[in-house]
Amino acid sequence: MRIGELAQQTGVSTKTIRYYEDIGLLPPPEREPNGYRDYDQGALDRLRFIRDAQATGLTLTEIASILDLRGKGVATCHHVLNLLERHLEDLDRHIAKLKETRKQLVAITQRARSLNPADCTDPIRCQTISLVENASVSAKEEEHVHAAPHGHKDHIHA
Amino acid sequence: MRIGELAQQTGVSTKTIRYYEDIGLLPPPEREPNGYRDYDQGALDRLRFIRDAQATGLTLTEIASILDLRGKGVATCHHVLNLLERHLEDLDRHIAKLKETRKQLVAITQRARSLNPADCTDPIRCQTISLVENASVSAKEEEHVHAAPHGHKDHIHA
DNA sequence: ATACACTTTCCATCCGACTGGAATGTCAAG
DNA sequence: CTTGACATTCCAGTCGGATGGAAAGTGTAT
Repeated sequence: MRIGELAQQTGVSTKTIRYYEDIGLLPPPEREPNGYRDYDQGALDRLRFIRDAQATGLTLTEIASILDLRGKGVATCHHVLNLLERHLEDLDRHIAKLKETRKQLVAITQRARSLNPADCTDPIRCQTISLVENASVSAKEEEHVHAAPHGHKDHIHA
Repeated sequence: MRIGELAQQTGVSTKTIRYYEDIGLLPPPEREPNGYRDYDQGALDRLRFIRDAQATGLTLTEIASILDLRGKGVATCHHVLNLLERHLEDLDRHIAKLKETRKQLVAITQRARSLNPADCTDPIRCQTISLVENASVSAKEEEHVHAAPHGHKDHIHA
């Protein structure tokens, strides 16, 4: 299978596929005589796994450290297990947090929708704003999950 | 309240707080006579809301468009409602996806843990790998959620 | 006075994850 | 034999979201 087909089947752009290869996340595939990349089922599976894993918040580096283990033995098994276990904990916290904030957002939208639209003609101040602000007031005192929604290291606590 | 205290109370670094002000996400607070920022409860609430909203996957720009509406009237109410509703849908898909992949990861870790650790001495190939690969094989044919785990635009479908 | 923690501004830098674009090559269809 | 879709490499740019660090001011405690 060529890169374009792989891209289609996974929903990952060809650019990104080559990028994953560059950073060692996908192994260099065979090449057709013309030099075109020739992927097999394994690549398809692997790429899908990458996408799924990424969707749970693992960084590409972490995913690489799961997938990129050939020839490293026991220590790395432990490493991977620990990685996965830590990540599962993060994931659970993250899901919980999402659900909770989801509730907040539902409350906001419902209250916003229940407003008489005619009341929302104040050119100065959209009512929805205060709903948001009120909702935020009631969301206080949380542990600040370190399961980053995705991003860049933990937030430094000043 | 000074910036350091705000940072502590929210778990957001002082750097980041100033950055949020720069990009218009936090309104410029009052200043003490000495020029130090002086935050009130509102800032605390708002910053917490930002954090929560961000944790649900809203970008700072989207959050700004929710919070940054003063003086824009009806159209913007609709805009915000639509934004929130779209986001709720994304959020639900995202949560579902996370749970599903969570299951996969649990399966992987459990199978990995059940392996005889002694079997994991193969210096060539850590068994966990194949578990990962197998798991990924069984995760096929999914709609590729466009609720980005967080980042950077939708994945181009090549 | 001096040390020290905290604050200010300003500007540069980083990071992860892509994305764009130029220049070039391959190949099947018209 | 050119057109068009697809492929290649390579390098630079973007974007979101911060972070680092210098130089300078503030405030309190000793």
